[in-house]
Amino acid sequence: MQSLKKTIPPSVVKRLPKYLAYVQSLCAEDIEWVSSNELAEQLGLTSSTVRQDFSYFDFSGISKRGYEAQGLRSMLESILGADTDWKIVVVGAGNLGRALALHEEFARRGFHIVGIFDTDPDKHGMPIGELEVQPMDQLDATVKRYDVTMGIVAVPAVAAQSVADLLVGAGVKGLLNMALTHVVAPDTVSVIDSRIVASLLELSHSVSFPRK
Amino acid sequence: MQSLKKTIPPSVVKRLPKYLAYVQSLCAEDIEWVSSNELAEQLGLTSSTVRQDFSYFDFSGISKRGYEAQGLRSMLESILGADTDWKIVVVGAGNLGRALALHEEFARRGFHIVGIFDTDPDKHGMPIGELEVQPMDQLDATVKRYDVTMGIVAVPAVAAQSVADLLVGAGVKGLLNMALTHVVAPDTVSVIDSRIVASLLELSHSVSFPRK
DNA sequence: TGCGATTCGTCAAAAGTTTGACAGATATCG
DNA sequence: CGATATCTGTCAAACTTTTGACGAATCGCA
Repeated sequence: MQSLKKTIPPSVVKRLPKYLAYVQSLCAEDIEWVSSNELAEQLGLTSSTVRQDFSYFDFSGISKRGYEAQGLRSMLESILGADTDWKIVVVGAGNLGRALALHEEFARRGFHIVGIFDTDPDKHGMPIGELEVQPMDQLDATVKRYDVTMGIVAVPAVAAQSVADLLVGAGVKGLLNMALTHVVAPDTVSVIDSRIVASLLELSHSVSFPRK
Repeated sequence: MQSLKKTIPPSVVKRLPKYLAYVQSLCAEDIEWVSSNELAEQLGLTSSTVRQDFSYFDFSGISKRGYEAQGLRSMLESILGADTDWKIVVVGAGNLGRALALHEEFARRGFHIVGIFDTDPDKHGMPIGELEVQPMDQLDATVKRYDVTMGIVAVPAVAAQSVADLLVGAGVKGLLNMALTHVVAPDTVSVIDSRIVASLLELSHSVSFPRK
């Protein structure tokens, strides 16, 4: 599983899913080679950044040809854990939580949702795809039974921290936070924020104050 | 509208929604003052970062008290455009697009969805909250009629770029890209990525290779 | 009023990230 | 088979971001 020269800086990790998506599309078209230049152009980077990024893992390109797409893909998949199946749970069965639970792309990429939870008793038993909304007190059992590694926090801001605590208590190792608030977790647990409202605000700022 | 000492660096802009969310919660509790230290602790930053960040805009704290919450909130809202009403459209009426169109939080924060579009004729006319799914060829008219500034791209990767082009052609000034692919836009148009799958991949990496 | 405790604003050092430059490797073509 | 063009890997410089340090402002209390 280890194929890294050293730990990859966060700035680089953030770009890896982008590379992966593009390389996968190349593989789907049976394209064999890709250059740092092409990657840079397609992904809005410089070729230097691309080469620098790839220098963090044990994978070499070939002068005059570039990088072998299949190999690059496997390398990226293994670094990102995209070659593994992950079990995840969603907490919050509002519009967002339900959409996430129904989003086919997750399963296609190895992220299997094995449970969706909500505090609201009115929602318990409500069918969502193959699943039913469960009460919070079943969270622990589900996490243990399926060996769930990650939890998606899709609840309103006020509830986010307490939900995060429950997930951490149940034993998940990573949290995807969709709420606008910051959530705290022990440093054995990674937290990534994917706050759509925050992105919209960022966007409205850059629309209001265009750069240059 | 301009209340900036100079243009705010991107790293800082990314944190502003976090500050805003926290300060809004303070205001809701009628708390009057907040220190850089409290903000830092609550948001997982250092107090130095907080003070440095606030130095980019024309707003001073007071020694021994901190920052006045109401004032800070207005300042942040004006910088982020959170005091304005924005019209937005969603393209893609899959699970994700529908969830976004139904997400009450957007409207509550001034992001008003005035249209949802899809290429699939089977979906046309389908009711989603107060809206109905419209065919793509009505995009232009809607953007013009409502003076839409931003578009959310919630379609599969293969379609993302062409949808982005349509939105740009119709005249939007910002794109929120939910697809895993990179999308290109003229530099008069800002693009922000909010790719949930990318975040999950980032997360599975950090679960696989915990830092230290 | 003066003293100690906070907390801000700012600066400069430290850490992290991106870019440009170039040597060396490899393919292609005449 | 050598000249030429392309592309990698690496290094160091340029740039950005974060952090620590410290003087100055303000408050509460004796």
